[in-house]
Amino acid sequence: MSEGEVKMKSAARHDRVRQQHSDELAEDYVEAIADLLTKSGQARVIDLQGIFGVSHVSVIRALKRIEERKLIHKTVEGSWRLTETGEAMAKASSERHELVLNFLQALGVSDLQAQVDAEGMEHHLSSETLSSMRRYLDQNQ
Amino acid sequence: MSEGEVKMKSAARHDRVRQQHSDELAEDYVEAIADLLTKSGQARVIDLQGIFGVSHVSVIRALKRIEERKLIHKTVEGSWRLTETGEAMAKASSERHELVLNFLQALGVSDLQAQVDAEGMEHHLSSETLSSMRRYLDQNQ
DNA sequence: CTGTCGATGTAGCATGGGCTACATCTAGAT
DNA sequence: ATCTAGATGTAGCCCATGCTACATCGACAG
Ligand SMILES: [Mn+2]
Ligand SMILES: [Mn+2]
Ligand SMILES: [Mn+2]
Ligand SMILES: [Mn+2]
Repeated sequence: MSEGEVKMKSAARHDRVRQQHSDELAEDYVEAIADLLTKSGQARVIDLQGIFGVSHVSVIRALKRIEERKLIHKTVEGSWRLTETGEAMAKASSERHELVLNFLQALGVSDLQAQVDAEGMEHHLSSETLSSMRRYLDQNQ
Repeated sequence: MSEGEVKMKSAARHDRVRQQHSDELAEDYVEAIADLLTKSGQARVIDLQGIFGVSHVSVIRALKRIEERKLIHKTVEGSWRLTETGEAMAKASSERHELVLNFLQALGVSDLQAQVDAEGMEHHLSSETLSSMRRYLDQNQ
């Protein structure tokens, strides 16, 4: 492997991380919205403000960007809903989140710390790594 | 645990992820600089441009921000060096990177994919999770 | 009814981190 | 000696994501 090839791979790696970061907010938002809808039937700005710990302004603008990506839309009553695409992303995100959380716990990480670490990690895992985590969980009950 | 406490923890979790993201660039840069210095004795803008796959302008500005954090400084010959703090961060980052990479490989992830996933994950792991990974590696040789 | 307050929205600002285009400077080739 | 190309730096733009301050609007208490 030449010097040039090594550099290429390194650049591609960092490129992928930047892409993951630009997807991260949408993934967390649709997951949170799905969760709110299940638990309380509505997902309002103020609920999301509480979940993410940012100002209501930041929430509103994030929602607008995510709406432009056709993942969510606002009902006349003022609650937010998921489109079909959004629903699919929410389901995938939340299953992935759950898997990562369970994996960390199975590895021996405390519940609280596993929850914290999963929140950041989850956006950087390939399907191959997720499969390996699933396999580990299966092999350890 | 009350509704409010759950919200608080969720907000704190996301807060931590945002903090990790704001540290991420510095961690990767000092690691890359240390690596370049070891391998070739110099760390120039163009080397980092190749590693991260961004324009030289982005590299220059990143370096300036990291310099303001007293992690690096520029020599008269135009190469970049690490301060003591930077050296410490580079050492910690690179050990952590290596650990995460080895852990993923031990878990059964292919070398190439492990390298990609480690690049993003590494910045989101608590010392508790890193310890669990070390333990796993020890128990599996 | 009216006043107040909570939720939402807008205006305007900052910072981080991307980019292209253009300027400069130096070293090496001719 | 001069010309050129590579490395570096600057100017100025973009977008995402945070913020405060201010405006609106609707529901409910009095
Ligand atoms: Mn997350
Ligand atoms: Mn990340
Ligand atoms: Mn790294
Ligand atoms: Mn990294």
